[in-house]
Amino acid sequence: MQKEGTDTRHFILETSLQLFLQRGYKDVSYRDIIKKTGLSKGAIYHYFKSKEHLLTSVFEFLLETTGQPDIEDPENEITDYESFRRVFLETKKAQFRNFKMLLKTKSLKFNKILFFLEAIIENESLKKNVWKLMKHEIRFLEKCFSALKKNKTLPRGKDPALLAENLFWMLQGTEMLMFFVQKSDLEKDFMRMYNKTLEDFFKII
Amino acid sequence: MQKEGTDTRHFILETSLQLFLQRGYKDVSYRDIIKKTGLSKGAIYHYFKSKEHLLTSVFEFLLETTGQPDIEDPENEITDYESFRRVFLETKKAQFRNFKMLLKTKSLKFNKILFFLEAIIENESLKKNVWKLMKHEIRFLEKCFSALKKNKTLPRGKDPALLAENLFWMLQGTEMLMFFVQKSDLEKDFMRMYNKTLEDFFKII
Amino acid sequence: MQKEGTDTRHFILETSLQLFLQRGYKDVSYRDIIKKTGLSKGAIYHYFKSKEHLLTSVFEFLLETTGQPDIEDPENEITDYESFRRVFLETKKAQFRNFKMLLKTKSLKFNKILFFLEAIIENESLKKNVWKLMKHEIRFLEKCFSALKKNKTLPRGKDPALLAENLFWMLQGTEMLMFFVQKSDLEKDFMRMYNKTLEDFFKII
Amino acid sequence: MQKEGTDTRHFILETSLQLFLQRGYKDVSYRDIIKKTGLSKGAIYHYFKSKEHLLTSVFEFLLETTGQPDIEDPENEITDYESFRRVFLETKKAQFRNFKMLLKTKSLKFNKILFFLEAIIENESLKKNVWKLMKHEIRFLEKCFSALKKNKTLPRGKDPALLAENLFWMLQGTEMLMFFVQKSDLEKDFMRMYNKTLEDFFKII
DNA sequence: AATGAATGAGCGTTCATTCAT
DNA sequence: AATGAATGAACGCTCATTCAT
Repeated sequence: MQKEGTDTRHFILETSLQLFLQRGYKDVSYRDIIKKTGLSKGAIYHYFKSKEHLLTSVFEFLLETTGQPDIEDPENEITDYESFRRVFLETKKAQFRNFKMLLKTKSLKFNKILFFLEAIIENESLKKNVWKLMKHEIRFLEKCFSALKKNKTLPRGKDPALLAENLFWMLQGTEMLMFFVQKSDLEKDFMRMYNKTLEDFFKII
Repeated sequence: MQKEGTDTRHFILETSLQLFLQRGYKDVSYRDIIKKTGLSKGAIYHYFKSKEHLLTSVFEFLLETTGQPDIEDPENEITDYESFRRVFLETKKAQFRNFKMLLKTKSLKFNKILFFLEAIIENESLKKNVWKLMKHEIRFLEKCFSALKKNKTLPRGKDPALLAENLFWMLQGTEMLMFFVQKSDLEKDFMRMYNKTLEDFFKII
Repeated sequence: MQKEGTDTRHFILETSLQLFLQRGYKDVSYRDIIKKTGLSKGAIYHYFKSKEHLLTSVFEFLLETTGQPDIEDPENEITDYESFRRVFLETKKAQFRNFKMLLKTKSLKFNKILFFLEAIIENESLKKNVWKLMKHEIRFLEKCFSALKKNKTLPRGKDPALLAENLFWMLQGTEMLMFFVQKSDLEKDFMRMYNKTLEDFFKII
Repeated sequence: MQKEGTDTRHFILETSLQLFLQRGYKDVSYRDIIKKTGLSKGAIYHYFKSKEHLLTSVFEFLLETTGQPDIEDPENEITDYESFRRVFLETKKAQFRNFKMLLKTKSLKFNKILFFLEAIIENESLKKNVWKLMKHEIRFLEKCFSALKKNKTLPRGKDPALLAENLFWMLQGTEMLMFFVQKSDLEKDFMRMYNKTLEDFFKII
């Protein structure tokens, strides 16, 4: 079982991640992975001793790849709601771009939450990984609100941490909505929705 | 294929719903349903021509059962945040109680979201059903905020609809958090979390 | 999982027994059983929940079928070595005939001991079944020697039980020899060997 | 393909023999051999072109190692049943000791007969090797009985060859019994059983 | 001499589904 | 209305083997 960063191993991880994100864990079979990688069953088992091992490895890979501080410290740029929104949307855009590169696809069609939930059902220990990914986003939002506070744009008495968490779930809801109600997966539609969510959020706080 | 409300048909729906909620759609096989119902394969196929048909029927059943206005008009009772919280928690408690009766189990161990997502992946047309269930909850929250507004407790300029939606996702997030981070499924833990979420929310608006 | 004596269940048991005896447990795959029975994979799994369950069921079947007293009380017929040999060879012949009928084959080509050993390796609890089958044969031999003793043909002081056990292993050795050294599986060759073994045995006691 | 007595080659043979004896041929995979030797797949294929080739080589190695006259001529020491038993048990003890050294294990847990039978099923030509190993033991017993005969301890008219063969199978049966019925693999238990078998045998001849 | 990446046939098993009764 | 026998595609996984290095 190869552990280090062989090209093939990396390639399998990448391909599996794509499939898992698009269709969920349960709906991806070795057959699918084989078809998409062009490798043989044995080759995949050479690197990952079981489907569950592949799953946890994919998660590690996801953490490494997307958990990195793709978030520049936003404090300098954010002074008011307007700049908040601009910075946030830029970050989101960059995230999309990274994801598209990672998934090697132009489409955004994927179902992150399904994948996460199935993964957790399969292997409880992945909870902390998923939670780490989420916390990463919340922390970024918190920094943004802190910047606002520093610039006295935030109404008095509002806690950046609470605001961040709240906004995070609101955004999460937005994504779910996109998934549930609409069919579009275009980046610009997402951006529009994010924008609307931010505006709404600023209205209510 | 029997359509009407035979006892058996209803019994299959109820049992399947329990299993689906607990383990997700993909992880429930006919074998499981047979074991839990004590019926035979043929009996289930007699009422539902395929697993997908069973799934959609279960969703209809879920809509009928839990979509009903278990929500009394809250306007009369809600005058301030305190009463809002009291009413909301009572409603939630009632919901839990209904669910426990429906699932015939004391435990709350179920994974609603996983089931919903899997169902949608399996059958796109279920999106609207899920969305209907969600909207139902959002509308209740909206009514609550409207009551506040009527009683002038709400800060000026806050739109009840926006607040409702925002709070809904915040609560959704709370549930996800319970699932992700903690292990407890006790009703009182949920209540405590809901309570905290409400308090936090009132702080930031 | 059907427990009772369905025809199909019986047919699977019979066919599997044939295959197991001929080639050993490990070398018989579901594919082989399917090919030989003409049934589908699912049909076999309908009756036996795993290959190991099939194995233990085959053993029960073997015990029921061949463990029965195909041994008439030999006391009346046995008075001297000559009659001993005659009775024994007749019994053996009958046994062969039963086996041929059971296996529905004219050939005797099978490898009982390999099957027994593999079975035990696979499932320790089968030890007692194998041992029961062996003891059954030893007890028959003991009865034969007792008859001799009653007729004062046995040299004084020889214990029928010891003689029986000894002769049993000698015969077992003969069978192994047939398997190891010669290629023939003809009934008459076995009979000739058994005959020789008995003669030799009578010479040394 | 290296043929000569490289250390590595020898090491592979030894390790494979250990595994084959303990678990049978079919239940030992390359994976197991690799784990136990610490070598790579390629290394084993370098010396043995297939698993069957490894098997036949292991048999040759077994013949060379254990087929050697670890049996000193017993004629001088054996004069009566008592000395027969003493010499035999000593020889057996030495054999155990050799085996333990060969297998590099204190345990006697192995299943010689299963291995032999599987080997023969796999490769018919190994019959003669197995038979050679057996004949070697029978010949030793024959020498013992001959010594008795020379010393007039043997009842008249008993053929040493017949006695040897008979005793051999009786002992074989004893070993099988140990395997089937009891769980112990301790040397002293084997010794006690061998002793009893000899005593019984002397009673009936 | 030795490694380990890669292959693909085959394994035991589970699954949703059909259908005669 | 209900049973359960039977199907066969697909699943995750193991295996002996090949081969470039």
